[in-house]
This record gives sequence, structure tokens and C-alpha cells, in this order.
Amino acid sequence: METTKQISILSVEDHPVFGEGLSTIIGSQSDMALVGHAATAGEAISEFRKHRPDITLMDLRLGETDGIDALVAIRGEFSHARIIILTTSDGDGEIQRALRAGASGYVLKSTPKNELLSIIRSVNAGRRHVPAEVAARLVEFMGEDDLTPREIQVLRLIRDGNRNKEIASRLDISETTVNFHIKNIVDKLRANDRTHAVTIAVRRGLLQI
Amino acid sequence: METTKQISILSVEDHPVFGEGLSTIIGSQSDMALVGHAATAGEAISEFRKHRPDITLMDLRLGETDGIDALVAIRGEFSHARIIILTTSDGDGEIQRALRAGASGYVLKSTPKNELLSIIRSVNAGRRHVPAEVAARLVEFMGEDDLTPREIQVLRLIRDGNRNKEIASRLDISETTVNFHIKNIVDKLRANDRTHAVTIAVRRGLLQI
DNA sequence: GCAGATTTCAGGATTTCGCTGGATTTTAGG
DNA sequence: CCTAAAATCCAGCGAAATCCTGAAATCTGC
Repeated sequence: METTKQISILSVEDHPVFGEGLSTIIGSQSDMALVGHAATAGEAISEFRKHRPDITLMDLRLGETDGIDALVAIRGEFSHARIIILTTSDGDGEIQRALRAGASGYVLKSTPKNELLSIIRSVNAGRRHVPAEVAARLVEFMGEDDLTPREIQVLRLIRDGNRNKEIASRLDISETTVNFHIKNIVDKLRANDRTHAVTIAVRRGLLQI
Repeated sequence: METTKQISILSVEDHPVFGEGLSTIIGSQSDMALVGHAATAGEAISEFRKHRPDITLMDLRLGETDGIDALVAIRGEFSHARIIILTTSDGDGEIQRALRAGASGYVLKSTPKNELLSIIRSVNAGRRHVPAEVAARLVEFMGEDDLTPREIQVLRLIRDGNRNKEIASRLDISETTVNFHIKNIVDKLRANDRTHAVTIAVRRGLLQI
């Protein structure tokens, strides 16, 4: 075999059984080789430095740490790194964040094996691949304004049951300003009220719960 | 090998890569054999009838269908069936529902391989196994009142942005009664307000989002 | 049949929310 | 430097939610 031509792959994943599945599937392909594995953002970076893989398969949810951080750190050091996000969330917020941070693909964990393999090959060939179903989610909300950082901050406090007065004092702003932000949040998300706004934001992956 | 002594296992799972991992891990054990696979509740039942496995590994979230339905259906027909739930949610609500419906174990997908294997053996030996971390989640809310069916119904409508008047008309009850239910929901969940109640219920797995 | 839980209802007090229509300051990007 | 976007502030009104007390009907399990 021409080992030099194999696609080297690093998996970043904290579900052992899923990792085993990746290992088996990749191991069965003569043109691919799993060269390393990491379970946290920190490990991901050091493993990347060690192996310089052609492709990195990464779950966004790594216990406490966020996969995006690992993604940004790796791309900061190796701007050519090809990283495919492999996760369960189909919210447009997470997809956008990942692609903006430089991901080369975004694949759901429910994807069939063959499709996953062909995406790996496609990305290795230099393309940026996002499955139609995922792209559709993205397009659904395209052109609509994102929530600003401040709005997300306010929304988090709403989610946790703070009233407007409490939000104002926590953020050290006036209650009027809080009202203003909330109105914008509800408008942007086309929600009926604050509760609905939280629901929609969570569904879209703009807010964790 | 004494094939007759092998533990026969059915997996019910709609994540192909995860299923592959299960297959590999189980295949590497001489005392176990994966005898079937299903990706939906319906398939789960027919596969169970066909193979009568010693152990069924089941994800609760099967696309649209609910794993609990499959669990109940199987246990209705084969009351001795030993079913281990293998899922990502650690909310006490889901755990309770599964165990009440007759699950023999509840394991998180983040569990290490060895632990998963020993749980399979333990359950096959007739024990009911729930990992300490999962049991802890359960104990945390033990003794606290569950939400009633009506309360869940109301909470769902709150989540979706209905106002009390709308909830009243949808459920065909008076607004006073809606107020009463909401007060009870907020009290039971120790929430600050309706929004917080939704957040807590989702975190605890009492409500989908 | 009875106890306990669930669901239903009234009416009113108080607080909070959502909306209106401006106006100013700060920050980021071309 | 200039403009646009974001964040900040003011004030007040009507609608909605929350909180209270006090009952009664229905359902379920023993």
C-alpha cells in the first residue's frame, strides 16, 4: 500500500463508543488512517501539533470545554488545518459559529457511514462540504440579524429566571435599556414573549440550556 | 467456544457510527454477540421478536419516535426482556421514565467501554445497574413532587410562547385555573418565573425543547 | 366508600412586562 | 474621518403575569 498517500485523521471526541466506531470505519478504508485521538480541547491542540493530521474530526461538545475554542486555537497555529465538525446539534447558530471559525465541514452524528467517508475525502481534496440537510437549516435563517453579544447576555439572564430589574442591576444598566434589549431579542427571533425567545434561541443553538 | 453461553445483544440506535462502535466493542468480547440492529421503535419490536436477545441496548431518542414507546411495547410482550438505555441525557425525568417503564439499566453515552461491558454482564446476570453518576442525578430530586400531566401540558404551552389567556382557551379551561397550574409548576420546580420553569424542566428532562 | 391527589373555578391586589417614540454615547469598519 | 451598528438612557401606559384567599368537583387507589 502507498501509506504516504493515506489521509491521516485525528478524532476529538469524548464518547468512547462513538470514537471506537470512527476508528473501525476509518480503519476499514485503505486510503485513511486514524493517527490520534483527543477527548478535550487541550488534548486536541497537543495531538494536532504532534500528528499534523490531514483531517480533524471534532465534536463541538466536549464535556465542559467548547470545541470551538479548540478549533480556533488549532486554526490560529495551523491556518491550513482541515477540521470537520461532527456533532448532534442541527441549530443554525452552532453551524454558523463553526463555519465562521474556519471549519471545513459540519456533519451530524446521525450521518450514514458512507456519507461521512465521502465527506472526509471531499474535504481532504480541498472542498468545503456541508450536507444538504445542514445547509438547509443555515439557509432558513440567512439574512436575519444575529443577536448581539449584549443581547445574548440578557437572554441568558432571562433564561435563568431573572426579572428585568435584576438583569439591570447585574449588568449595571438601567431597566429601560433592559426593556429595549428584550424587545429587540423578541423581535429578531420572531418570538411571542421572553419565554418563547429562550425556546427559539435554544432550538437554534444560539443559547445553551 | 461455548456459543450457547454467549450473551445475545440487540442494538436500537439511529447513529450509524455509534452503532458501529457498539458492534466492534461487543464483537471483541468472546462472551457476547450482537445479533440484530434497529433504528426505529417499530424495527426494534420486530427485531426483538425475531431474535429474543438477552440484552437490548437502546437509545431513547430515535429521530421522531420515542424509545420509551419501544421499551413499553417490548416489555408488554416479553416481560422478562432486559433493556439497557444508552443515551446522552442525564436529566432525572428521562431516567425515571425509563426505569419506571422497566429498563434494567440507564447508561450515558459518555461511558467508557469497560464500564459499559461490565454493566451488560451485570444486567445479564439479573441485576439492575445504574451508574453512580446517574443515580446521583436521580437522588438529587427524589421526594420532590412530579409535575402532573396537566401541568406538563400547560408548561409546553408556556414554552411555545402562549399567554395565559391563550392557554386557557386551548385547554378549554378558565384563566384562573391556568394561573393556578402555573403557580404550582413554578413552586414545584423552585423556579423564579415561567421562563425559569421551562429552563429547569428542560434541564431535568421533564420537557423536550 | 373514603382519602388523597388532581383539576376545576372566583375575584382582586400588586408587580412585572411589553410597547411607544425619541435621544445620546461608544465602538467598529470602510 | 465618517458612518453604521450597538448600547445606553428617559418616561409613562396598558396588558399580562404573579400572588393571594377560599372553594368545589373529579378521579384514583386501597
